[in-house]
Amino acid sequence: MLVSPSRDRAAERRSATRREILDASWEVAHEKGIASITLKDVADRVGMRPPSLYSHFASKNAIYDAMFGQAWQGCLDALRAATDGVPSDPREAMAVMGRAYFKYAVADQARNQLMNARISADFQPSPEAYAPSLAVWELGRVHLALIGVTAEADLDLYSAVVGGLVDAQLANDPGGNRYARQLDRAIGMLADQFGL
Amino acid sequence: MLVSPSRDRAAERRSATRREILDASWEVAHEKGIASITLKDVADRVGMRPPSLYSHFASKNAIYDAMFGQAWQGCLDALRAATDGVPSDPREAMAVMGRAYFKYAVADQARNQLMNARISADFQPSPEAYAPSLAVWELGRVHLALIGVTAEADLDLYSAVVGGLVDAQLANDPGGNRYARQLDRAIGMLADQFGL
DNA sequence: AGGATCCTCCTAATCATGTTAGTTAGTCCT
DNA sequence: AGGACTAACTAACATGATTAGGAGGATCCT
Repeated sequence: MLVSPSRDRAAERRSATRREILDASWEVAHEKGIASITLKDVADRVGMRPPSLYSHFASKNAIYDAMFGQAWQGCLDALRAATDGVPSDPREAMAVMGRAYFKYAVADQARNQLMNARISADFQPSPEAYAPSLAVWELGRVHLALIGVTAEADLDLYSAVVGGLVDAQLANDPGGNRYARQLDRAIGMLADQFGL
Repeated sequence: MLVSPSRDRAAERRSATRREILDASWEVAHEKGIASITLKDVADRVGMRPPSLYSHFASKNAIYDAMFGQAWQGCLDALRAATDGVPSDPREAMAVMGRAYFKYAVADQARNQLMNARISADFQPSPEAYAPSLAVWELGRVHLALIGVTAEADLDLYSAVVGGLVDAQLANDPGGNRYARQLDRAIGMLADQFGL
């Protein structure tokens, strides 16, 4: 059975409220930091009581997950754009990006796993493309070479990359341009420095 | 007026309890992660009630601060030892180290500032030692060169370095040997890779 | 010795925050 | 009209950090 027009409208209103909640959450995040968001903050901004948020998200962490989704997608695009045709050094990306991710991921193991799964879906290892001592990650046209091959190092890459993405988002730069600029500059410097 | 012997004994007992509390905190941190420590966990292990911890620390964050102090000192030493005479790439160190710091630093701005102040006391920038495009940090015999000169980048360096230090501590490796090994391996690879 | 003082721990209570239970008013479909 | 669904509400609860206030013992001073 197909979906009726009024059901469509209801779904629209529903997702509009979701969007409103997420917007409010980002506002709070910009003001107090992601880790300091409270449901009261968000609810006040949306004009609701805290428990009402549970009509749209299963938990506070579900809001975090949705925020992560937005940051991840927006910044994936920026990453692709910024590294188009330019060799990039992932370690620099890590340095730029390390901070904010953990403010989000700190809460529990399950959340980390969820994010890692999501990241794995976009980053595929292809070790044969480089020397054996390098783990290589591809993202569309982006090739990320990571020195070190242990699982720990892989996790670090994950963490750092995602961190930067969220960070750029937090910097009031929805398109991820701040990250793109940083990465761009870093790439240029690395190219000069190491003849990449 | 000088301190009496019995006052000495009292002070000893007091700082012994402090140590006990910190040891218990590290135990809990190893088991559940730093972010998941609760005062009840710690108090149970020490054989106290949670409020009693306030006789020795002003707040939960004060415990975190003390833990950070231990990790920082212990791992500074390891960093010095591991990089004795070997050129090191700070970006690799960042990659190795980025994770756990944020689990500690997540809580509030004030805590970050406190830590940054502490780190600044040990890391001194000396930009003239390298090309203008490099920010250079010295720590004893260790020279850390960081691509990128913005304040943001500096903060990233701070964050990453400290992260690794705490991380090594968390890995049940009080001497920081795990970090030392990682750094050592990373340095070797970098040397091979870039002829450093 | 004996009272004053201090220190450490206690119990009880408070506050903040996330979450669940149960209810109600409005909307949509037939 | 009437039943089903939805999104909001209030009330209550669980957990965890913190504060208030007091008891008991060690230490200090005369």
